[in-house]
Amino acid sequence: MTDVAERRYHHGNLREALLDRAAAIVAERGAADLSLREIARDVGVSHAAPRRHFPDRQALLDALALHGFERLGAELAAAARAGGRSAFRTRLRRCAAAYVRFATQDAALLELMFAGKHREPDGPLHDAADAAFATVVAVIAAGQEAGELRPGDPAEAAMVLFATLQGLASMLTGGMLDGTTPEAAVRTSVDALLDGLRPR
Amino acid sequence: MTDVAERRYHHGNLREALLDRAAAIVAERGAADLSLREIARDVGVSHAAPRRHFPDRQALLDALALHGFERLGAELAAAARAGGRSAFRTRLRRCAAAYVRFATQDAALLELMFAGKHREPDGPLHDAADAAFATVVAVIAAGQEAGELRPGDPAEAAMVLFATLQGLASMLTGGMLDGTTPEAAVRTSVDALLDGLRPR
DNA sequence: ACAGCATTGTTGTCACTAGCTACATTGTCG
DNA sequence: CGACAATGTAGCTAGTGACAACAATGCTGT
Repeated sequence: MTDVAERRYHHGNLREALLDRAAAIVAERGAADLSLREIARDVGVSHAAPRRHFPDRQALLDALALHGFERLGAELAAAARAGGRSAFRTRLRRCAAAYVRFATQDAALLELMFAGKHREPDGPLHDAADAAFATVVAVIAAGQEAGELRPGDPAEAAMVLFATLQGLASMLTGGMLDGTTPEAAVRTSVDALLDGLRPR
Repeated sequence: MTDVAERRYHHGNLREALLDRAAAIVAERGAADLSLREIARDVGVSHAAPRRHFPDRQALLDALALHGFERLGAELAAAARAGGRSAFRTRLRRCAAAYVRFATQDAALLELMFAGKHREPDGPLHDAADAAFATVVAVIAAGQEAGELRPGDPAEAAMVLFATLQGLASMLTGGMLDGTTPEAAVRTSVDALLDGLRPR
């Protein structure tokens, strides 16, 4: 079945094939030893072929990051949708769990997504990031309107929430929380954020 | 003055010189393009000389990470000491600010410290990390005894705190919080964590 | 139908890196 | 003072990213 595709001079879908293979390698071995030549070999193409689609290594990494934001946005949106009629705390936990799941399962990809972002404040990566997080910000805004959260800028509360989840994911992938399950850690963190560490 | 040292066959302090130069390079350009040969050139030694002190690139990175934990621990301890007689909230803010300062000023080093950690659960890096965080855990325990925090495992509260600070630092270095100063972000986060996002 | 052209591959090369082995120099200790 | 361990050097291999020149392919306008 693939014989035909592999034989002809034009691959037909090289860009996608390169991205797929690159994503797999990043997922298993991290972005550091991602080699353009290795990907080209795996896909069955000459070492310089990727150049037509990605002028340099960074361009490929950027494309991976962009795709990552799209996937993350979709998963966060799905989590927000799924808990649409639940209590606010439940919805928020669901979103938080979705984020931490993504961040731990695809830790190297997430690192890539964050690493590339700080270069251009107005690039497509920034827009993609904003879009990805938008649904969760909306959940927070809804919580404020329902009186479940203190009123204020939803972006500020979202900042604290994402910071916590991002750090939690860091610690999980770093092996610093081997004693607990990710689910328990997420629950503890979200509850601590909502209720506060002080006695009420 | 350095003429003598540079001329003789034995460098005299090559290991330290290599670490210093490596730390500087990591700080300015990140750990990714740290080249043993470049460091050797900069220090004025042949390209294979570092091998006597660091068998491979990773060994040098590990040494850098270890040194980083020692510095971080010292700064956290200093922050905890400085606010010794202040109100609990003030002491905690001070520690938080110290951590975020370290994490943002030496972002690449911190990444290195966390990245290397998940390989050996009982290695020297783990011990160094525990030691670095110990003083802040002690501050939290003191807060619990003083009734400023809900009673419980101080390590659990510390987990949420460090997760938040770690994530905050990520977002700051990622350029996602350009609108606010680091100090303001730290204050907002610590207060949110103590008081909770819910109305009281 | 087909000539011309942009696209998308290929091969070849350069400069660089990490890691290795063999060898040279130095300081130290018996 | 001679042997030896520590520490440095030179040279090699294999792999990489970037680039340039060239070849195959398929599309497009006449």
